[in-house]
Amino acid sequence: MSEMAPRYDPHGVEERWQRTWEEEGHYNADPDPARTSFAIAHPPPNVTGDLHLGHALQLSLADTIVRTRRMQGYNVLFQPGYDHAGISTQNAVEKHLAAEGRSRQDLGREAFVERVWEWLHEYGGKIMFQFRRIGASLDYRRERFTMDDAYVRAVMRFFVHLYGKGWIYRANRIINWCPFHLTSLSDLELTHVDVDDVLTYARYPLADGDGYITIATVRPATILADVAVAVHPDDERYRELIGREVLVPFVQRPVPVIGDERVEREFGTGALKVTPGHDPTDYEIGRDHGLPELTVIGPDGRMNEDAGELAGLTQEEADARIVGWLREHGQLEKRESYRHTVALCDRCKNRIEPRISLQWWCAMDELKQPALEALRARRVRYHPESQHRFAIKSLEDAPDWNISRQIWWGHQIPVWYCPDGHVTVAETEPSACSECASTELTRETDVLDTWFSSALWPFATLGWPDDTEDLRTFYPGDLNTTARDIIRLWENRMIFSGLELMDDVPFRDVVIHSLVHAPTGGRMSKSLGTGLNPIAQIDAYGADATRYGLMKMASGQDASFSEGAIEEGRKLANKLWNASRLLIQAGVTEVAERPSSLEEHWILARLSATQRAYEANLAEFDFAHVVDELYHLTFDDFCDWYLEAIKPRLYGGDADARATAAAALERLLKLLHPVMPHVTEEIWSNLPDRESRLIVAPWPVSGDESAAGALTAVQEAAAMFRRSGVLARLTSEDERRIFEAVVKPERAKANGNADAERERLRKEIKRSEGMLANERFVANAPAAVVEAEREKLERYRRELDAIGD
RNA sequence: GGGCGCAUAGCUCAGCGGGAGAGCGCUCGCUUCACACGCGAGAGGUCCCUGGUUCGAUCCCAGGUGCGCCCA
Repeated sequence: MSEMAPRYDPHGVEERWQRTWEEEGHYNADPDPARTSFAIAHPPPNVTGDLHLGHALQLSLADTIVRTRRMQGYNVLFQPGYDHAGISTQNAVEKHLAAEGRSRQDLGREAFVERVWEWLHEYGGKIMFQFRRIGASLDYRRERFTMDDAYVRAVMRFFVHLYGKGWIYRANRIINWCPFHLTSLSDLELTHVDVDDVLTYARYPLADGDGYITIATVRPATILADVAVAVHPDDERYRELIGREVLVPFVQRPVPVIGDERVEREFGTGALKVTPGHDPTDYEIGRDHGLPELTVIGPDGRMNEDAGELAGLTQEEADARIVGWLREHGQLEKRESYRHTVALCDRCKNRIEPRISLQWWCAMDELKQPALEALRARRVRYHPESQHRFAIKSLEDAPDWNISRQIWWGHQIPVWYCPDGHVTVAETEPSACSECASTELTRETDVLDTWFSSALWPFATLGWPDDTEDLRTFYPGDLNTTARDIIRLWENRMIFSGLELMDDVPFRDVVIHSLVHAPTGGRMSKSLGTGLNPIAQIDAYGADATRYGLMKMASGQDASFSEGAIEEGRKLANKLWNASRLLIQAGVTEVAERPSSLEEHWILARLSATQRAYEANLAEFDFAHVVDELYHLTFDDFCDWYLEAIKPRLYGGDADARATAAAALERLLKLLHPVMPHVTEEIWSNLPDRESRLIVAPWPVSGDESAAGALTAVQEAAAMFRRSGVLARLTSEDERRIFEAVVKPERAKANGNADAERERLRKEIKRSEGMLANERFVANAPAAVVEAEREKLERYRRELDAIGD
């Protein structure tokens, strides 16, 4: 162990400790009535996914808290697992099949699902190995998957429970439809892009008499499904036409002109063609005005049978036909280029189709009330505060939840139909219809939205719906960490599900961490090519440095990715390594706090003060300041001052100094371990008398901080000497000794000169005198501020005096 | 269109009512018996603009400009 390399190399060291910690069971969580538990159910990543920077950041933050709590003696559960990620996984397997020239329809549902499982066994779950690589101390034995049999049972129970309460219903509504995957999508499964399109201006002649109304549309094909033309009721151009009828081009259908305030007067001509079957806003207008809902585009995105002679055409072909018709009939006013935003399916990049379709819904009105109360009463707190307000507002505004998807991979809805159309809802397959006892049952083909199962994560992973010891021990949990955009999709849903099924909130605090943007400033995303692989960072700098860097970037505000922050972490690891190398080479054989000198009392006080700051910052989830304080403690206090001051005694064979230095290093390692677990554990193992691991070492009891300012006079004297070569008068023998040891004035050359220092002090004195000469300042400023200024002035004068003229 | 947020050193960011800070980068000096992933010093800012409040504004208020994110 005296053969420590002069540079710390994390390669090999980190994997070794990751294996050791896990094998020795330090990550394990087991019920223990004697200890207070601390639980985090980590957000389950997509089972097919790779580690991205968001995961790495989330893990770094959560694991820092987890490791701190573990050292503080809590019974810690850090729960891992995966989400089955319905569309994403299905899409991945379909791509795989496509390479063989086959589709899922070729296989049929059962064989396809079988194929997904096979595929997952081969390719799924890689991400848990990447979680280990960043040092995340999850209890990997407890890995759960939302498609595990036990988990499926929980999901079925949840559905049946909600159905029994009358909160689940089936209805035709307009939803986001992917014409490739043939399913509804949630907002999160969309991306928005700007596209260059064409705005077509078409004339709709009045049915009874001369004149026409011109509307503008980017989708001429949907004209076939128009059921009205709407204008703003205050729009003088059209007001008088409200109540009359116009003829829809091509199909020559008479439809009413209606007035509605949702019409944007500034867009196009100010007149809106109303197509409830193919546009969300039109859908709402249509419902409010009692208009019919026509559909001319089918699930596959092509024109359907109701499009008459255009049936079977693609929308582009239909657009061309309609525009041609308008031109022939003199009803095409103009066409102009138009740039706007459209929604795409996040997976296949096909344009999503707003479409009316039969879906399962979960009514939110009653279900969300207890969650709203919990949020308002702050029984769950989002951090930062602005996100708490946003969470409440999101829940208040939450519309009924579309819980069905028309795909094959996922939790098939537990609803069975008999030939007479009776509905039977049961957790497991029923043998007969609950109404007519028919045994000819067919199961609903839709599956549940992935978030429907994720909503149960904090307790379904602990064995719910059974009453388990795990549940009693670890529910409710303490904390959840995630990104902003997940609040409405996941966090709020866990809260209302937990309250509904467990009668308690799933966690007390939700940390909404900042986002790390690409170095270029924009959003980080694989599809934009601005993604960044955290494993590459770990390979280059080590997991400790990566964790440190990510936490440094995770201040309250979103930040651009900065390689420099990770380099800073690497330097900190190396600095720690060398501090321990110094002690070991100096012959440390004992670890004990026996402080006798000024610098020893001072460093112990600094360690205590930093520990207190660490605990306070962690309580506020201010991670950037946590790591900032640790950096300065290590570089400035521990290495530059304490170790330099104590060196003569270390090399002079002073046993007390050596033992105390080792004890101080131990405390430093403990404070740093949650942020940089590997290098600290490695150093810890090199110290004398190692019988236990740092990962489970008791968190230090912070002691007396009164000596934290004890070196101020020496440090000021050093700064002045280094600037000017002027030696300040130090009052105590200790101070003079430390000054000699750290500054080494006999060897150091002054960089500046006395003249520059005199000049600097004269400027300060002039500024200070000016302030104190201002009567209004002296009269109005708080007495303490004025007094502080007077003291500063005196100090500058004393220092100037010491230099002499 | 609605909501949230940000503009501070070349870069990444702290600070948010009383003398402008850190890390990186840059310049200069150090083969100092742990570390050049080091040590010491230094240069470098109308704290986005315009008003207002105040004895005092980078910080509070109003308006403007530029940028980012979320939702429609």
